[in-house]
Amino acid sequence: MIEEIGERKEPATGLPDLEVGEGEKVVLRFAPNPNGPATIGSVRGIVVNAEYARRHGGEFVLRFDDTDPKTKPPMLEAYVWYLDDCEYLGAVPDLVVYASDHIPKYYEYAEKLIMLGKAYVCFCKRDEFKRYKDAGEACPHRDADVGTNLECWKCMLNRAYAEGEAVLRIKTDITHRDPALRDWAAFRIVETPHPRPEIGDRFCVWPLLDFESAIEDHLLGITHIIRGKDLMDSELRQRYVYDYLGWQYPKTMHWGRMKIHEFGKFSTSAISRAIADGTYTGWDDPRVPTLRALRRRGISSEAIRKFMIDLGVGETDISLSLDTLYAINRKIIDPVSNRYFFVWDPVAVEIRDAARMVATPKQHPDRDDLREIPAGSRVFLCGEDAGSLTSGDRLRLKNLYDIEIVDMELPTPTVKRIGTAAQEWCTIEEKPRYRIIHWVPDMPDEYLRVVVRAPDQVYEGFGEAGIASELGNTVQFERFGFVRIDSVDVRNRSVVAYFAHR
RNA sequence: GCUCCGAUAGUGUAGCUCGGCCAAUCAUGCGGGGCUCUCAAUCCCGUGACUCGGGUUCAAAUCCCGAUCGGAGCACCA
Repeated sequence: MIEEIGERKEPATGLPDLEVGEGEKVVLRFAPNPNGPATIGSVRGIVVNAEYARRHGGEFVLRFDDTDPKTKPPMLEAYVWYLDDCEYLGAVPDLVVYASDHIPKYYEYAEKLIMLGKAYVCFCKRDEFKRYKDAGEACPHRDADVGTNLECWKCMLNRAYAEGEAVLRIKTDITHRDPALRDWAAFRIVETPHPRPEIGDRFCVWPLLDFESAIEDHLLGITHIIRGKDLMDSELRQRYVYDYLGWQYPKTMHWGRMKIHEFGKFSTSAISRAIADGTYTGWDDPRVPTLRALRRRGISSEAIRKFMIDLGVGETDISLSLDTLYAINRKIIDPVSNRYFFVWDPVAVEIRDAARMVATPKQHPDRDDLREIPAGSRVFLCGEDAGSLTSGDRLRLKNLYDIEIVDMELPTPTVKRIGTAAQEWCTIEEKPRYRIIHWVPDMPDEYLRVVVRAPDQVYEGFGEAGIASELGNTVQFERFGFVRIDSVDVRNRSVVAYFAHR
């Protein structure tokens, strides 16, 4: 009854519906080359594919497409990092597959295709073949008979040829109007050993992505492939193999190129170089677009997931700012992040007529528990605040008392206390009349040295002592922003925090 | 050069499959205001888009054609 009026679709929440057959069990996969940790781009692949699997009660496979020991060799730690990152994202794979474990299987199918007359061993030099291909002409090896090809293939496997001497090509249509589809390479010879010790130098003939992925997707029963549109042509190439073998290609969806303002263009190998030359401190440097960096900064997995899902899977190229991610994250962490004072570029200030007392700001504005900050006759102010003050200015030290600037000149900037204690003011419901700034006591054992590593710069200053108890937590430094307390050195009374966002 | 995609406000996104309910959704950003002992959060209010040109139609963001712009592929990388 009410239903017929509500025919309109639910306000879609990002992801378009998947085309799923009656009673079909969906299987999706994310297939990275573990030549570095998951970047923001990989995160999209993990989140979206896992989300579809979840929505349809299907399976999510994590497959390491680690079949390039030479150009972009896998990094052993990255295998572990990917697993860990998937877990963080709530996308624990139902199955984890290593392509490098299946090389013999790929050989089987290669042989099958050779027998079918659909693959041939090509001895052309790279540019030589390119000339034939661009002209739409068959190379001299294309028409070799099955027996010859089989024999040459065996020679390849038996290390009879050197690297670069021979490749196995899939026969498509050498006159195809799209040059990208003409007789593509499926296997090449690589003499560099594979980084995985269990693989090492066992193989010298390695499959290329199009072949490896085509076979794997079929064997794993992948029903839907969702990935970036840079792999759109891959589908067209792989369909030849599927047709020859009588298989049915999975349904596909592609998203457009993703560019992030804050990071510019990035590639795993470029980051790798920058880490090697010391530009970045590591794969979780706050300036780097990896999931590990975002995690370290305190960006929650819920925020990342929602952000990625909201993007949907449009084929439009997008250029986005992380502001939206930060806004989502802020809503999540704000209610659970305790507040602290942190002054950057600190300036020590002498207070005349200082009352020795304890300020008791709330731990969080929504709650009533208080933290305690003893104050003596000296405090640290933010350099930014101090720099803007001139003699005669009046302001409120947050949760303490009001002061008037006597003289901000170095070496001893001086202020004097005016009025009564703020705590008393509060009880008489009097609002502060002046600008409010935060502060940190300049008393032994009552402050910590704090370093905040942010994407744009490193901030150094002092923070209140209570920060030491927040190791691993996200907190808000008032008037500064949200940070995650990354390490606490009790003996040296120092803390390192990673900046999340304002 | 050849081929394939795409084009909704500053940014991202919904709507496009099956033209009318779209003087176009939501989020973020931005502007203004309320609240607040944080420049945060929160609450109000506001801002702003169908790339252009033709065609089909009673009716087009939605269909067709062309142009323009953007992206991708044409690797013995993934």
